Amino acid sequence: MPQELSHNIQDYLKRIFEITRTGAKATTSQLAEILGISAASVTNMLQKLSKTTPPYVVYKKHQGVALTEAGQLAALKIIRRHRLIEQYLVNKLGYSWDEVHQEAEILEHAMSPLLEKRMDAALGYPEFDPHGDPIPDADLKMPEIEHTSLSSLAIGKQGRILRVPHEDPQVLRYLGKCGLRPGARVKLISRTPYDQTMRVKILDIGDEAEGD
Amino acid sequence: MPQELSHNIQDYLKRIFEITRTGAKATTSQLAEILGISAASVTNMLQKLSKTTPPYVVYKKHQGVALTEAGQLAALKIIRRHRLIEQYLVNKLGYSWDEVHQEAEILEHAMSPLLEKRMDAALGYPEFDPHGDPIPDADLKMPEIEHTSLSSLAIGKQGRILRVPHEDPQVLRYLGKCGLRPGARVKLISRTPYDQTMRVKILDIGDEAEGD
DNA sequence: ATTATATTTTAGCCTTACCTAATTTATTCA
DNA sequence: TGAATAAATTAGGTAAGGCTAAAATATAAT
Repeated sequence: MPQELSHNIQDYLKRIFEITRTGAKATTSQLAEILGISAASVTNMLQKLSKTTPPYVVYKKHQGVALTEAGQLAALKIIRRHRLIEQYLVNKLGYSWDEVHQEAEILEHAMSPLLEKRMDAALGYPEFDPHGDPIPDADLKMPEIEHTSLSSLAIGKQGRILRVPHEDPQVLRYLGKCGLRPGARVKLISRTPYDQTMRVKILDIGDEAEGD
Repeated sequence: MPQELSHNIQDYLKRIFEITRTGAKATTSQLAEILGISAASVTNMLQKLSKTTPPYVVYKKHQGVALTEAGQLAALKIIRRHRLIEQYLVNKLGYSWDEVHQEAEILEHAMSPLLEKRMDAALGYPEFDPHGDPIPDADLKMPEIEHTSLSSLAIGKQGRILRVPHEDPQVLRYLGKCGLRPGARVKLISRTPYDQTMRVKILDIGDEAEGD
């Protein structure tokens, strides 16, 4: 089925891609949770996606799901569009970084190849979106960049924020207000062992923080 | 049903609006033709749209269909988005006027109120789209402008092109190449009586012609 | 090892919006 | 006016992609 994938299927593939980024398989209930639908519906779709030619996922009952090569390409295509749109909205239409996810979630499915090209060019072929997430290039290659997670940084050490991979507007508004955006230099002050709460000092706010 | 209207319904309403602009009712077969679906499907939808609360259309068997107040507002809302998008694509992303209709046809359904506001502002609150079609303002009022149709112009008289209400890319490319765009001054040379063919002289090409 | 709990899957059903085929209603023409 | 044609409607069906409830399978806890 090398036809055009439905919006729904694109969303499934994108979410599976995100969940499996760490290597683990995606479970039915994770997908149901994220997509906001019932587990039964997810099972149905996974069965369907594993029986197409070529299949988009590898799926065995009760064992979670992973993307095939074809599934990954389809996911990267939609992720590229999503992130380009986010970058465009912030750079060209004055959106703040907490407003763009929901918007992109819808626009990504309405984006033609031509529009993708034009936006990409208008932005100067960006490598990262407003949250620091890498934007796959036109050939769907992800820009690589060395990094550590804040949670694995040693106490007292410094670092520069590269990526703030959140979708929730509330969280993003809060972090943005604190100055915790890509580009900021921070120093890890302390970490509590029983939960993951960290205390961080903003040393340098990076480029600039625009309104909310 | 003051819920969000489906994409499909928005398309129906938009098309009915366009067809009934002259005052005549829209027929089942006109809609089927324009929407590219069967007449039976149109009948189904018209029945449905006439039975909502509030109804969106006035429909009586075998007598065509017209929009109610609610239907007109819904149609204007989507037409505003369509035309804003067309204007945006031409002005901000380097599209030519023959490329924008199809693109807008899809994007209009993915446009949030916020995006609408931002694009409108970015364009400086335009009153007309690249084809000279009026863009309803934020309160859905259509800009009015005095005009005559070329077909009712007397032979030898001059006029300035205000509007070229075509969708077909081929037609638009041809007309654009001839210089027949909004802003151009023309003189009507001759008209054949048996068909509507006219011969026109371009006196002044107006602002400027970009793209191909 | 058994029971309890949580997760998945199956089965059967709903809605939207389309289809074709058959029927009904209008319109036109001799 | 009655037959021929055109247009519209009804009837019945399909495909997506959801749903709930019930059944099956895994996982965890005593």
